[in-house]
Amino acid sequence: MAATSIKEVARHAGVSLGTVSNVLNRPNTVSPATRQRVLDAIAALGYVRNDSARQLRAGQSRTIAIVVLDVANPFFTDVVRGAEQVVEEAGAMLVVCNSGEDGARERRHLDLLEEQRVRGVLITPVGHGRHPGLERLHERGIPVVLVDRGSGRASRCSVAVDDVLGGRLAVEHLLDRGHRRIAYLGGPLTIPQVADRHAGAAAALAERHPDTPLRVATTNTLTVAAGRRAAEDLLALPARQQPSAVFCANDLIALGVLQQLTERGVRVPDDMAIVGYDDIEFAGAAAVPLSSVRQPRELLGRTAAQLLLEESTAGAEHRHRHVVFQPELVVRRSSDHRRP
Amino acid sequence: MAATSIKEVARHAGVSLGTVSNVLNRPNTVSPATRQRVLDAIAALGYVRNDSARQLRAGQSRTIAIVVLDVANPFFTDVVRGAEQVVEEAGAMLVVCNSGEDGARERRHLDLLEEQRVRGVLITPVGHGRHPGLERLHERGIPVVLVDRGSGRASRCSVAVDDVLGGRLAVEHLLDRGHRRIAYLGGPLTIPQVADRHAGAAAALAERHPDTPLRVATTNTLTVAAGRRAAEDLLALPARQQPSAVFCANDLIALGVLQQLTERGVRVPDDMAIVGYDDIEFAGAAAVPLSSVRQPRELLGRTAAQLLLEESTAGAEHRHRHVVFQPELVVRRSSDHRRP
DNA sequence: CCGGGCGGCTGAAACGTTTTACGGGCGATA
DNA sequence: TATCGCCCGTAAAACGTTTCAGCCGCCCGG
Repeated sequence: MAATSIKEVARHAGVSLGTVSNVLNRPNTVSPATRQRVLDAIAALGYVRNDSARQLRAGQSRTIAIVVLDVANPFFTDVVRGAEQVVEEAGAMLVVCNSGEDGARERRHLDLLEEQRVRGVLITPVGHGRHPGLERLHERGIPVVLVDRGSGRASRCSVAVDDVLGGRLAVEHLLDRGHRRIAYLGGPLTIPQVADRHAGAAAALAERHPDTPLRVATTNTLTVAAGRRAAEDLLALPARQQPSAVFCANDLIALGVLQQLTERGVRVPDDMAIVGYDDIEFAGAAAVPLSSVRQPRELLGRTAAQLLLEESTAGAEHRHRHVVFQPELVVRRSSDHRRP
Repeated sequence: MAATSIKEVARHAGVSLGTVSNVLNRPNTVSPATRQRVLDAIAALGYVRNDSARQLRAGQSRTIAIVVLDVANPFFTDVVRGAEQVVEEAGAMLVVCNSGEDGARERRHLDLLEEQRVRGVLITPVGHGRHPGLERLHERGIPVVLVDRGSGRASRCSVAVDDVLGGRLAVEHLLDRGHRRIAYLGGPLTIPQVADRHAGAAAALAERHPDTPLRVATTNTLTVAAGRRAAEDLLALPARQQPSAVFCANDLIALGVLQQLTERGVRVPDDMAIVGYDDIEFAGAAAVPLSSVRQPRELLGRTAAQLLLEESTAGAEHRHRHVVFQPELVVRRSSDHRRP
């Protein structure tokens, strides 16, 4: 029962090993009568293919992995859903791994995935994305597609959104609304998305007000809780140094800031404007609907998966591509207030 | 390179196959000198274990799967995080599968997982949880733990929260606040959680007002979009039939309702009170902070994973357990208003 | 009537591990 | 010094597939 193998099926149907395998993999090379006999045997014995053996023979699995920074972040869940669609259509299986912004955990996951000889990996790496784990996958011939990360390297595909532009859009909007003391909240800056959004924001501010620096408050993670703490730090500043607007590295931070400010009686956007990033589903439903930079999340996931499948099938003649999408600013109430 | 096997390592180190395997699995049975030689060879060749072969030999994998109804629902992402902790501590790997409330997809996933001979499955099944897929896993000796679902069956473990009590808490609270025309929003009722919460709500109402029925509006899914549509339907009712309070099967529905009502100028809680379910992180950050029935989400995941690991190691002498947690009502502004 | 081709099936090899039975030294003990 | 264990290490079998070379019988054309 537990050990129903192709061999038992063969015996039960009175045929050879190879024939059963043919029924499974190339049904039309087997005569209808035999085929039926084998299928009956399979049903009678409750036989289920053993994927390990298949993989061992084939040298690779039908599994594709996606490694994200935070499974609980709605941005990534949407990316996952996009990827899922494409992967399942291709008859493969998507496994979701969570690095939790922790390099060591990411590393462990990649090691495990390499041991499993996965067919490919979609990843938003924790750091710069050059660590040996990724390189090794590449050397082994396992395709890797960077998600939400541009890549200078020609050696792999990537799918990204122009984060520098996103940062710029956010800050230009705030400047248009009359703000000048603007703070950027998020971190750690080792996360490239965080750094790029910062770069765009700083550039936009520098162009219009070369002498006004962009205040930066870094957080350890991109979560609601971190946002609350950051807001608290902001409120501790002397009044003169307090910004009139904050641009947050993602919506979770922004929602945390919003909650904390509201709790402390600071009015949004009158006393302080907020712009977030990602435009997750909950941004529009917030206490004060949140302005945010929208990214095409599902499209990001779908495209990444497509590139991966293409590379995995095309093999040597595959040409690496770098797809970059444009973000889009969605203005809602949290920043829709002209500064007097 | 791509095909570095244990055999090549052995040749390179000048030892036999078995010795390399011993170094990997029982390092202390091999002399330090030889061990070092083997380790050097491994490093030099960049050898990585082939998990397929391992599994094939072992007969089962080190992978544990969790099948959830919706990866994008914060309730499940928290359950996943809880399970993840436990599973990783045990040196196994957690793969997340998304059924999307779709029975066929759930079925496909279970088939694939069975082919992979996973070590166990945590699942919140789409329907009643008695379909042949789950039975088959059980017959094959693969442990299954039901998550967020009580189980009448003694044949497997389960971890759940008392949803009937949760429904009751919500409605009793609304009754205390002077409401009487109460509606229950959510669906489909084939999802046991949805049905149980409804049962508790209906019972609570019946006890206090035997002649007042609980109005029910069912949705197709438990998403924000479905909530918006449900609210729209509600508003289309003649004024006399409109409820003064709605209890929603989960927070996503509740947030959708809230958004739509706000958009249509209905004041919450003055014109209509709302109570959600799950108390997801975003509930407190909503336009009107949402009252909600809180469930111990991470604990649910952790406990489920623990039961699974226990069953998987204990084997025959394992006794199935059914853990039930108590929900807790969190009152926030969306229902904090005494009806005149 | 013979040779060739072909459809349908068989049998064995191979994938990379782990495990187990076994062998060859070597030190300790009598 | 001979014998017994003991420690290291070896070789081979087994796990369940897939694939490939080959075999058999049949039909068809010559």
